[in-house]
Amino acid sequence: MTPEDDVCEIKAVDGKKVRAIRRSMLTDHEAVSLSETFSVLADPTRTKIIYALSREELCVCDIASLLKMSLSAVSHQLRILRNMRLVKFRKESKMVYYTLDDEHITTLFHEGLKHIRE
Amino acid sequence: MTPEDDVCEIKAVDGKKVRAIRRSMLTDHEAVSLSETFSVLADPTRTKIIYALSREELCVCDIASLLKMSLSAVSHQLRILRNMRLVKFRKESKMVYYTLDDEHITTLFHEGLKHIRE
DNA sequence: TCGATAGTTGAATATATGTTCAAGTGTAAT
DNA sequence: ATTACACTTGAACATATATTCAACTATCGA
Repeated sequence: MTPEDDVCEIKAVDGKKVRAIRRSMLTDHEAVSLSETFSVLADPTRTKIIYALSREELCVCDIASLLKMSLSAVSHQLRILRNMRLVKFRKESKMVYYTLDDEHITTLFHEGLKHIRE
Repeated sequence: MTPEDDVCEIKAVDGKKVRAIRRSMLTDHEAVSLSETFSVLADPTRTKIIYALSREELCVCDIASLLKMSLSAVSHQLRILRNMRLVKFRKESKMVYYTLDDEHITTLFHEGLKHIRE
Protein backbone atom coordinates (compact mmCIF):
# COMPACT_ATOMS: atom_id res chain seq x y z
CA MET A 1 0.00 0.00 0.00
CA THR A 2 1.24 3.45 -0.80
CA PRO A 3 1.00 6.06 1.96
CA GLU A 4 -1.88 7.83 0.26
CA ASP A 5 -4.06 4.75 0.52
CA ASP A 6 -4.06 4.29 4.25
CA VAL A 7 -5.40 7.61 5.39
CA CYS A 8 -8.37 5.85 6.94
CA GLU A 9 -8.87 2.64 8.86
CA ILE A 10 -10.72 0.92 6.07
CA LYS A 11 -9.48 -2.61 5.38
CA ALA A 12 -11.54 -3.92 2.50
CA VAL A 13 -10.37 -1.47 -0.12
CA ASP A 14 -9.30 -2.76 -3.50
CA GLY A 15 -6.07 -0.80 -3.50
CA LYS A 16 -5.20 -1.44 -7.11
CA LYS A 17 -8.61 -0.36 -8.35
CA VAL A 18 -8.58 2.72 -6.15
CA ARG A 19 -5.09 3.78 -7.23
CA ALA A 20 -6.04 3.37 -10.88
CA ILE A 21 -9.04 5.63 -10.49
CA ARG A 22 -7.16 8.09 -8.34
CA ARG A 23 -4.71 8.68 -11.16
CA SER A 24 -7.42 10.19 -13.33
CA MET A 25 -9.57 11.52 -10.49
CA LEU A 26 -11.01 15.02 -10.51
CA THR A 27 -8.82 17.37 -8.52
CA ASP A 28 -10.39 19.14 -5.57
CA HIS A 29 -10.33 22.31 -7.61
CA GLU A 30 -12.06 20.68 -10.57
CA ALA A 31 -14.70 19.11 -8.34
CA VAL A 32 -15.37 22.46 -6.70
CA SER A 33 -15.65 24.45 -9.93
CA LEU A 34 -17.78 21.75 -11.47
CA SER A 35 -20.17 21.79 -8.53
CA GLU A 36 -20.18 25.59 -8.51
CA THR A 37 -21.16 25.55 -12.16
CA PHE A 38 -24.07 23.24 -11.46
CA SER A 39 -25.01 25.24 -8.35
CA VAL A 40 -25.96 28.14 -10.58
CA LEU A 41 -28.69 26.01 -12.11
CA ALA A 42 -29.66 24.42 -8.80
CA ASP A 43 -32.24 27.03 -7.85
CA PRO A 44 -35.69 27.39 -9.43
CA THR A 45 -35.57 31.20 -9.44
CA ARG A 46 -32.34 31.18 -11.40
CA THR A 47 -33.52 28.53 -13.85
CA LYS A 48 -36.55 30.69 -14.55
CA ILE A 49 -34.39 33.77 -15.03
CA ILE A 50 -32.07 31.90 -17.36
CA TYR A 51 -35.00 30.53 -19.31
CA ALA A 52 -36.54 33.98 -19.67
CA LEU A 53 -33.27 35.58 -20.75
CA SER A 54 -32.74 32.78 -23.26
CA ARG A 55 -35.84 34.13 -24.95
CA GLU A 56 -35.19 37.86 -24.82
CA GLU A 57 -33.31 40.71 -23.22
CA LEU A 58 -35.18 41.88 -20.12
CA CYS A 59 -34.92 44.58 -17.49
CA VAL A 60 -35.04 43.76 -13.78
CA CYS A 61 -38.61 44.97 -13.61
CA ASP A 62 -39.70 42.65 -16.38
CA ILE A 63 -38.10 39.68 -14.68
CA ALA A 64 -39.62 40.53 -11.30
CA SER A 65 -43.03 40.89 -12.90
CA LEU A 66 -42.62 37.66 -14.84
CA LEU A 67 -41.60 35.66 -11.78
CA LYS A 68 -43.92 37.58 -9.43
CA MET A 69 -41.05 38.26 -7.12
CA SER A 70 -39.64 41.34 -5.44
CA LEU A 71 -37.12 43.51 -7.26
CA SER A 72 -34.70 42.88 -4.44
CA ALA A 73 -34.87 39.11 -4.64
CA VAL A 74 -34.39 39.23 -8.40
CA SER A 75 -31.54 41.67 -8.11
CA HIS A 76 -29.75 39.41 -5.62
CA GLN A 77 -30.06 36.47 -7.98
CA LEU A 78 -28.88 38.55 -10.93
CA ARG A 79 -25.82 39.47 -8.93
CA ILE A 80 -24.98 35.79 -8.54
CA LEU A 81 -25.42 35.29 -12.28
CA ARG A 82 -23.27 38.37 -12.92
CA ASN A 83 -20.52 37.15 -10.58
CA MET A 84 -20.47 33.84 -12.42
CA ARG A 85 -20.32 35.80 -15.71
CA LEU A 86 -23.44 34.12 -17.01
CA VAL A 87 -25.26 37.34 -17.78
CA LYS A 88 -24.24 40.75 -18.96
CA PHE A 89 -26.16 43.98 -18.77
CA ARG A 90 -26.49 47.39 -20.33
CA LYS A 91 -27.89 50.50 -18.74
CA GLU A 92 -30.41 52.64 -20.52
CA SER A 93 -31.28 55.68 -18.45
CA LYS A 94 -32.75 54.29 -15.21
CA MET A 95 -33.26 50.78 -16.48
CA VAL A 96 -30.82 47.88 -16.55
CA TYR A 97 -31.23 45.30 -19.29
CA TYR A 98 -29.84 41.81 -18.84
CA THR A 99 -28.91 39.20 -21.44
CA LEU A 100 -27.35 35.76 -21.27
CA ASP A 101 -23.62 35.68 -21.79
CA ASP A 102 -22.55 32.03 -21.64
CA GLU A 103 -23.44 29.46 -24.23
CA HIS A 104 -22.11 26.58 -22.15
CA ILE A 105 -24.67 27.17 -19.43
CA THR A 106 -27.38 27.47 -22.04
CA THR A 107 -26.34 24.09 -23.40
CA LEU A 108 -26.34 22.54 -19.93
CA PHE A 109 -29.69 24.15 -19.23
CA HIS A 110 -31.28 22.66 -22.33
CA GLU A 111 -29.72 19.24 -21.67
CA GLY A 112 -31.30 19.31 -18.23
CA LEU A 113 -34.63 20.49 -19.56
CA LYS A 114 -34.64 17.69 -22.13
CA HIS A 115 -33.94 15.27 -19.29
CA ILE A 116 -36.89 16.29 -17.13
CA ARG A 117 -39.29 16.59 -20.04
CA GLU A 118 -38.70 13.08 -21.36
CA MET B 1 -52.93 45.09 -18.39
CA THR B 2 -54.34 41.71 -17.61
CA PRO B 3 -54.85 40.85 -13.95
CA GLU B 4 -51.84 38.54 -13.88
CA ASP B 5 -49.54 41.38 -14.77
CA ASP B 6 -50.20 43.68 -11.88
CA VAL B 7 -49.30 41.46 -8.96
CA CYS B 8 -46.60 43.89 -7.94
CA GLU B 9 -46.23 47.65 -7.89
CA ILE B 10 -43.74 47.73 -10.73
CA LYS B 11 -44.56 50.37 -13.36
CA ALA B 12 -41.92 50.05 -16.04
CA VAL B 13 -42.75 46.54 -17.18
CA ASP B 14 -43.02 45.84 -20.86
CA GLY B 15 -46.34 44.02 -20.52
CA LYS B 16 -46.43 42.69 -24.04
CA LYS B 17 -42.93 41.26 -23.81
CA VAL B 18 -43.61 39.74 -20.40
CA ARG B 19 -46.88 38.15 -21.46
CA ALA B 20 -45.21 36.63 -24.53
CA ILE B 21 -42.52 35.02 -22.44
CA ARG B 22 -44.93 33.94 -19.75
CA ARG B 23 -46.84 31.87 -22.30
CA SER B 24 -43.84 29.59 -22.76
CA MET B 25 -42.39 29.99 -19.29
CA LEU B 26 -41.21 27.03 -17.22
CA THR B 27 -43.90 25.93 -14.80
CA ASP B 28 -43.07 26.00 -11.10
CA HIS B 29 -42.91 22.24 -11.18
CA GLU B 30 -40.53 22.20 -14.13
CA ALA B 31 -38.30 24.80 -12.54
CA VAL B 32 -38.18 22.82 -9.30
CA SER B 33 -37.39 19.47 -10.91
CA LEU B 34 -34.82 21.08 -13.15
CA SER B 35 -33.07 22.68 -10.20
CA GLU B 36 -33.30 19.45 -8.21
CA THR B 37 -31.62 17.63 -11.06
CA PHE B 38 -28.77 20.12 -11.08
CA SER B 39 -28.59 20.07 -7.28
CA VAL B 40 -27.36 16.49 -7.42
CA LEU B 41 -24.28 17.69 -9.26
CA ALA B 42 -23.91 20.81 -7.15
CA ASP B 43 -21.69 19.25 -4.50
CA PRO B 44 -18.00 18.36 -4.93
CA THR B 45 -18.31 15.10 -3.00
CA ARG B 46 -21.08 13.89 -5.27
CA THR B 47 -19.31 14.98 -8.46
CA LYS B 48 -16.29 12.96 -7.33
CA ILE B 49 -18.44 9.93 -6.57
CA ILE B 50 -20.16 10.19 -9.93
CA TYR B 51 -16.84 10.55 -11.70
CA ALA B 52 -15.41 7.53 -9.89
CA LEU B 53 -18.46 5.39 -10.62
CA SER B 54 -18.34 6.45 -14.26
CA ARG B 55 -15.01 4.63 -14.38
CA GLU B 56 -15.83 1.48 -12.47
CA GLU B 57 -18.12 -0.27 -10.02
CA LEU B 58 -16.97 0.45 -6.47
CA CYS B 59 -17.85 -0.53 -2.94
CA VAL B 60 -18.48 2.10 -0.25
CA CYS B 61 -15.08 1.39 1.25
CA ASP B 62 -13.33 2.03 -2.05
CA ILE B 63 -15.13 5.33 -2.50
CA ALA B 64 -14.37 6.43 1.05
CA SER B 65 -10.72 5.57 0.59
CA LEU B 66 -10.59 7.30 -2.78
CA LEU B 67 -12.14 10.50 -1.44
CA LYS B 68 -10.42 10.23 1.94
CA MET B 69 -13.74 10.63 3.65
CA SER B 70 -15.60 8.74 6.35
CA LEU B 71 -17.79 5.78 5.46
CA SER B 72 -20.70 7.59 7.01
CA ALA B 73 -20.32 10.75 4.94
CA VAL B 74 -20.03 8.70 1.75
CA SER B 75 -23.00 6.56 2.70
CA HIS B 76 -25.15 9.65 3.28
CA GLN B 77 -24.23 10.98 -0.17
CA LEU B 78 -24.88 7.61 -1.76
CA ARG B 79 -28.32 7.63 -0.22
CA ILE B 80 -29.05 10.93 -1.96
CA LEU B 81 -27.86 9.46 -5.25
CA ARG B 82 -29.95 6.35 -4.62
CA ASN B 83 -33.05 8.39 -3.83
CA MET B 84 -32.59 10.29 -7.08
CA ARG B 85 -32.15 6.91 -8.84
CA LEU B 86 -28.77 7.89 -10.19
CA VAL B 87 -26.96 4.86 -8.81
CA LYS B 88 -27.86 1.26 -8.22
CA PHE B 89 -26.14 -1.30 -6.02
CA ARG B 90 -25.65 -4.98 -5.51
CA LYS B 91 -24.72 -6.73 -2.29
CA GLU B 92 -21.97 -9.31 -2.18
CA SER B 93 -21.59 -10.76 1.29
CA LYS B 94 -20.75 -7.82 3.54
CA MET B 95 -19.91 -5.41 0.76
CA VAL B 96 -22.20 -3.16 -1.26
CA TYR B 97 -21.14 -2.31 -4.78
CA TYR B 98 -22.45 0.80 -6.49
CA THR B 99 -22.72 1.62 -10.18
CA LEU B 100 -24.14 4.56 -12.13
CA ASP B 101 -27.69 4.11 -13.32
CA ASP B 102 -28.63 7.22 -15.28
CA GLU B 103 -27.13 8.16 -18.61
CA HIS B 104 -28.71 11.60 -18.64
CA ILE B 105 -26.80 12.67 -15.57
CA THR B 106 -23.61 11.25 -17.03
CA THR B 107 -24.20 13.37 -20.12
CA LEU B 108 -24.82 16.48 -18.04
CA PHE B 109 -21.76 15.68 -15.96
CA HIS B 110 -19.49 15.46 -18.99
CA GLU B 111 -20.98 18.62 -20.52
CA GLY B 112 -20.13 20.44 -17.31
CA LEU B 113 -16.66 18.94 -17.15
CA LYS B 114 -15.99 20.01 -20.73
CA HIS B 115 -17.11 23.49 -19.74
CA ILE B 116 -14.71 23.91 -16.83
CA ARG B 117 -11.79 22.27 -18.63
CA GLU B 118 -11.90 24.56 -21.66
C1' DT C 1 -21.23 -17.67 20.43
C1' DC C 2 -18.27 -13.86 20.07
C1' DG C 3 -15.87 -10.33 17.92
C1' DA C 4 -14.65 -7.88 13.79
C1' DT C 5 -15.98 -5.80 9.53
C1' DA C 6 -19.09 -3.22 5.96
C1' DG C 7 -22.45 -0.39 5.78
C1' DT C 8 -26.72 2.41 7.24
C1' DT C 9 -29.13 5.70 9.85
C1' DG C 10 -30.82 9.52 13.12
C1' DA C 11 -29.52 13.38 15.71
C1' DA C 12 -26.61 17.22 16.27
C1' DT C 13 -23.82 20.79 14.52
C1' DA C 14 -21.97 23.97 11.34
C1' DT C 15 -22.28 26.30 7.26
C1' DA C 16 -24.40 27.87 2.94
C1' DT C 17 -28.15 29.94 0.68
C1' DG C 18 -32.61 32.51 -0.59
C1' DT C 19 -35.79 36.04 0.61
C1' DT C 20 -37.22 40.10 3.01
C1' DC C 21 -36.66 44.55 4.82
C1' DA C 22 -34.74 48.96 5.12
C1' DA C 23 -31.59 52.06 3.45
C1' DG C 24 -28.82 53.55 -0.21
C1' DT C 25 -27.38 55.20 -5.31
C1' DG C 26 -28.12 57.35 -9.67
C1' DT C 27 -31.15 59.21 -13.23
C1' DA C 28 -34.96 61.76 -15.02
C1' DA C 29 -38.95 64.61 -14.82
C1' DT C 30 -41.44 68.50 -12.50
C1' DA D 1 -34.31 71.48 -5.54
C1' DT D 2 -37.40 67.96 -4.96
C1' DT D 3 -39.79 63.93 -5.97
C1' DA D 4 -40.29 59.58 -8.16
C1' DC D 5 -38.51 55.68 -10.08
C1' DA D 6 -35.24 51.57 -11.19
C1' DC D 7 -32.45 49.38 -9.26
C1' DT D 8 -28.55 47.70 -5.63
C1' DT D 9 -26.90 46.32 -1.31
C1' DG D 10 -26.09 44.85 3.66
C1' DA D 11 -28.13 42.80 7.52
C1' DA D 12 -31.34 39.71 9.44
C1' DC D 13 -33.88 35.67 9.25
C1' DA D 14 -35.34 31.15 7.94
C1' DT D 15 -34.34 27.06 5.70
C1' DA D 16 -31.48 23.60 3.43
C1' DT D 17 -27.54 20.79 3.39
C1' DA D 18 -22.96 18.36 4.45
C1' DT D 19 -20.33 16.14 7.85
C1' DT D 20 -19.59 13.99 12.31
C1' DC D 21 -20.73 11.06 16.00
C1' DA D 22 -22.84 7.31 18.10
C1' DA D 23 -25.80 3.62 17.74
C1' DC D 24 -27.55 0.14 14.96
C1' DT D 25 -27.98 -4.08 11.46
C1' DA D 26 -26.06 -7.78 9.00
C1' DT D 27 -22.54 -10.88 7.57
C1' DC D 28 -18.34 -13.42 8.10
C1' DG D 29 -14.64 -15.99 10.55
C1' DA D 30 -12.75 -18.06 14.69
